[in-house]
Amino acid sequence: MTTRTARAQAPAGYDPSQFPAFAVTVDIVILTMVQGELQVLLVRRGQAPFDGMWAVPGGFKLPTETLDQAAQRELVEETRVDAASLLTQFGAYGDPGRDPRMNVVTVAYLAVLRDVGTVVAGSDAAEAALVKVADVLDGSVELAFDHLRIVRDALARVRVELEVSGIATAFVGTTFTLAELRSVYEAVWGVHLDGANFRRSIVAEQGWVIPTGRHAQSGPAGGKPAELFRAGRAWKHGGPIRRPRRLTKGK
Amino acid sequence: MTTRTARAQAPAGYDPSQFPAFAVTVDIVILTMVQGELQVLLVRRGQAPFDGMWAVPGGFKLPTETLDQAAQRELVEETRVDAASLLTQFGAYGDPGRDPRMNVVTVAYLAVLRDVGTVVAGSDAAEAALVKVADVLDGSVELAFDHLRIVRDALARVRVELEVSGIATAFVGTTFTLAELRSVYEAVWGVHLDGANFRRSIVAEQGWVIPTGRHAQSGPAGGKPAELFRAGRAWKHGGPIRRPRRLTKGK
DNA sequence: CCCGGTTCTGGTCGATATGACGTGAACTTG
DNA sequence: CAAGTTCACGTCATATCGACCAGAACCGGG
Repeated sequence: MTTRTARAQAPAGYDPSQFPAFAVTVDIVILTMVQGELQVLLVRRGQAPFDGMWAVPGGFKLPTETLDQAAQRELVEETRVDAASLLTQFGAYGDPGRDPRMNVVTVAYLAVLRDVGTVVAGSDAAEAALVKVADVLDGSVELAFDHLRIVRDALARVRVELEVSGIATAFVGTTFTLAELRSVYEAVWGVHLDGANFRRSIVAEQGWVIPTGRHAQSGPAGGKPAELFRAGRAWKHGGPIRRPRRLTKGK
Repeated sequence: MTTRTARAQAPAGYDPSQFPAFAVTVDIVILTMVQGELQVLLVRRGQAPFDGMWAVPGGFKLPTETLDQAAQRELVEETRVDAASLLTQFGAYGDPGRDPRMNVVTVAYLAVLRDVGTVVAGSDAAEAALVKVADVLDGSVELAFDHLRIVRDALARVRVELEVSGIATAFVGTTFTLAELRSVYEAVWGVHLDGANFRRSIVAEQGWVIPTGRHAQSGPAGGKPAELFRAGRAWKHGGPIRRPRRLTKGK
């Protein structure tokens, strides 16, 4: 096929009136934790294509807003939750034919929320539900468009995000025990973590968790009451990624 | 301002004929290393806006190609270099007014090349040049649009890429000494690395470098001839990111 | 040809980080 | 109050990391 619909070399010389038109959308992979299970908020489509199928919530970007603002707006519309800092852009998707009706490029965001369940009802979407991420990955729940790939990429992103930032605290409440926080890591990474070592590592990390003086109540099985922490603010960054650690350092 | 030009809630109910039209472009931050200096390939704009200013090369995405393919095509047009695996998408930019003429969302890619200098001449751009990244960051060279931000984000990305992948080998030749490779890390991270420790770490990393039997010639100052390596293939990944290491592991 | 200068490469050593595990404290239920 | 559970803290062996040293292998000049 011949390219150059609009002098595909740009921007050093092109006709602004002559370019392929796209719709730009933002899609938000909203992750939450329900009883140790990682879940994703999906909406059911009410029209073709992919009528009746589940999809990641999203919507058009407006010319008057930034991508971040568009994602923010969609998040609020979907969950009534207003928390700018936890939105992380992680990819753009524009394969031809990904939407059979028109040319769409979508910019995908990751949002991590606690207990989004109560808030789903307030959505203005026709139908919204929390679905186990595992069911999406193994194909039990089929997603519209290329949303399976998007969810997969979101999951990959949150996995590294857990390690390099304190984003895990977004999964839990404003105060939480280290056992709760640990269960987030265990669910997302699919591993078992030693409680004592986990405590050592997390507390050593600067700005991730801050001890409140208070203690939680014991669970139904008893046990020593756990210390309550609140989130540090070491996980609000704007751009792509950071963390230039060293491979091996000299003098 | 009122939103909802096209029922901004989508995709659970919208009119496909009624949405804001955008141009979608791909911009490529092409980094290379010239005598220990990190440089970026820029093109000079030949028209308004930002006439005469430097910009990151890029161009329109076509409806018939993927974003990766568009980036690939632009890279070839700009440098005649064909190497798919070293293109990494790292961000999307769509602030209103970033292009005063129309609504443009750009998807930014990072490309790392060796010795792009000889190849710049073959570009079909009006004027292309390698510019020190430092000069861009400190404002000595002003960039058009929001390209300064894009270059900054690209640099942040390549910094972490160096650590988690063997991408550093893309900066050097097909065979290289560890001193050459080390100078890449030192330039990008802005630090001094101990040669002996660097060797230990790099060689321990699986699939990053592979020893050829051969040895390089000594430099003008003499010295023991360095062993020659070639790149392993541990740095071709598609999606966003990977690497779920653990914070602290249990049994 | 020897010698000082240079670079590469292998090794040592102490500090720190990590994984495994033990023990007492504090709370539950019966 | 006894038994069971969870949390908090400490210990210990091992692995990794940063600093550094010394020998090997090359250069140039005397």
